[in-house]
Amino acid sequence: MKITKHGQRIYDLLQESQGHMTAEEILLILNQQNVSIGLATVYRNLNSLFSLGMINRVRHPEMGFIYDRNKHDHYHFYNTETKEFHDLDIAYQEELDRLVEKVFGGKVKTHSIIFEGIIDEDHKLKK
Amino acid sequence: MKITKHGQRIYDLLQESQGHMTAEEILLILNQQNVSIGLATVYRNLNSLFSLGMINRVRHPEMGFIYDRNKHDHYHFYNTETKEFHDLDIAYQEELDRLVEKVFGGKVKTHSIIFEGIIDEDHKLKK
DNA sequence: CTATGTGCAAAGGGTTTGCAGACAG
DNA sequence: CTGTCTGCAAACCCTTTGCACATAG
Repeated sequence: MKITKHGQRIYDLLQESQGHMTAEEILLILNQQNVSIGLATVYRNLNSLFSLGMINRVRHPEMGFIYDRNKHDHYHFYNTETKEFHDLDIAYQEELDRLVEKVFGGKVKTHSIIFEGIIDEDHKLKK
Repeated sequence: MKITKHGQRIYDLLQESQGHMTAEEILLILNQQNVSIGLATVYRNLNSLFSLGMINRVRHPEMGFIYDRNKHDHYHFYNTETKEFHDLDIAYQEELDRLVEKVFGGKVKTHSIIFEGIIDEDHKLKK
């Protein structure tokens, strides 16, 4: 599996973006950039990139997939008011994996945490 | 919103079940018990129970919703080999919520963790 | 009788797939 | 020329909704 021209463009988009994008959002941006591309191709490329481990994919608690530049393991905050995702700058809690292995057995590859709540007005203003 | 006869039955099913069920699985079991019910009704009742906070709902990383008896906050282990969900008997890590609030601001209502990995043969045998 | 719950089938949202044409090597 | 990538539309899966009928109080 190789990265195509469109794949590279989508990858770059995700790297530059601050946040997390759905396939639709990526399509929209590409269209704004006068790139002629279809939604199916966006999905196909996102899936390739994901299979290659070059990007991340998270499930929105209510909708479909959210794609995410792959800056390793990090956690997400889901604002239940605005339904927006945010990255959290919190260290990966490696010890949780070890704990689960001890208690439950098996080999833990990774874990994902999604925090849910709302953001302070204060915090919003600071952004 | 009140619980209907079917709702009660579905709730009971989830309480008795060891694992986690999809709407389809619940439908299947009910049909085996000669309960005449449609998938739409299963969903409607699951949604009511969920709104009432009587059961939990988790997104399968790859599929739709998984419904879960609501024994409060607990974490899940997703076996990537068998694609099965398991409950984890690990204490809710309250301090993570506080940490996020401190670092990120806002009010954290809850968080969910899904561990991914595989289970030891040893552990499987023990079951 | 009135309000709510139900089954069925149709619609809906998000994602994938089949196919013929476009493109790259 | 051969194989891969693409766009489009159709198909797909899971979930929700509309509607007429059934049921409960």
